[in-house]
Amino acid sequence: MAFDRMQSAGYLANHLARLFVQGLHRRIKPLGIVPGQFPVLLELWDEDGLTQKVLVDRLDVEQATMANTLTRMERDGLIRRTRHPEDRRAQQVWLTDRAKALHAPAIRAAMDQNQAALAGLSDQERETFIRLMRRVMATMKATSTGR
Amino acid sequence: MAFDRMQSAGYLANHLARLFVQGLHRRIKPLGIVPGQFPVLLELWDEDGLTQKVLVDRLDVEQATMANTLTRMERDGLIRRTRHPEDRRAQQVWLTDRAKALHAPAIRAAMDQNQAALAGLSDQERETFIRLMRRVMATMKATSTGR
DNA sequence: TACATAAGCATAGCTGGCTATACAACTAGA
DNA sequence: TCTAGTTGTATAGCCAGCTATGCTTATGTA
Repeated sequence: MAFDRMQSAGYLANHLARLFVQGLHRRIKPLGIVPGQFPVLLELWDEDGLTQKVLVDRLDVEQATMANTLTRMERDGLIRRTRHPEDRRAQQVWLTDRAKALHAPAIRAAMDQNQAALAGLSDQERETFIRLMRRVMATMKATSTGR
Repeated sequence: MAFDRMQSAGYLANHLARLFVQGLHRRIKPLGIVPGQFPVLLELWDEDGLTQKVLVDRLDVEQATMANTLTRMERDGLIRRTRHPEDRRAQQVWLTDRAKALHAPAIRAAMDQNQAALAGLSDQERETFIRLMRRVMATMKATSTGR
């Protein structure tokens, strides 16, 4: 048996991410939002009226993925989209009052989820874990886009 | 700014997993397989003729997800399905010759991907990384299904 | 033994990734 | 200024995850 799933970083990362998404999903469901909307909300809570392009750049997803996510968010009454005044191709994305009101409880849900996931680790281990994930991500980004 | 994506284990895990999937996808595309088929192939290379239910239990995905994956694998000529001789509800899943022949190159691709991702870490750090992922996964599994 | 329940699988329909492609608006160069 | 190329979005179509539901076959119990 040459390849053990449970020793494969890729397999574990995938499974780990699924568990995080499931946990977050459970926690934010009462708020009427879903995990894929979370990063967009985070950006807009911090700075409203961003362009779709800016969101794509910051969140590192494909433009098509973002377009679809925004369509669902508009459908769900979380955002409105207006034409950019200085570039008629672009659009600005604005939070609705409903989305603004979700700020505190949504952040709390996400922090609770992280807390629950890391409950078995010491402070030092948590920091190590985060740091290692970021280093591995940086390596993969460099080797895939780099050359 | 109460919540920093780059300090959130959940956000990082998600992004990390996407990078792994993209890298693996690139590497196994020439073989005519896709990432979701990989865990199923791993199990069947180790033990052919498993039941869909056994695959679901071992790989920890929902039954519906597995059913769809198996349908695509059959379409792609990777597996055949036969009725179980002792339980007509069940089916056994068998690798085709094509799938058997993919064993070595596919394993190599996956190991290459893991290697590339972890290239920036020392042996000790790699072990720590794997161990921490497994501990966090165990914590989440316990608290979600536990009560 | 009959019937209610459980188990194995398939299907519908959703989210959220992806690539490829199309189109309209902008921009820079000849 | 015209035109060619670039940029910002949208859309089609795929994969892979999920829940909910239905169908068929087994199973266990009154």
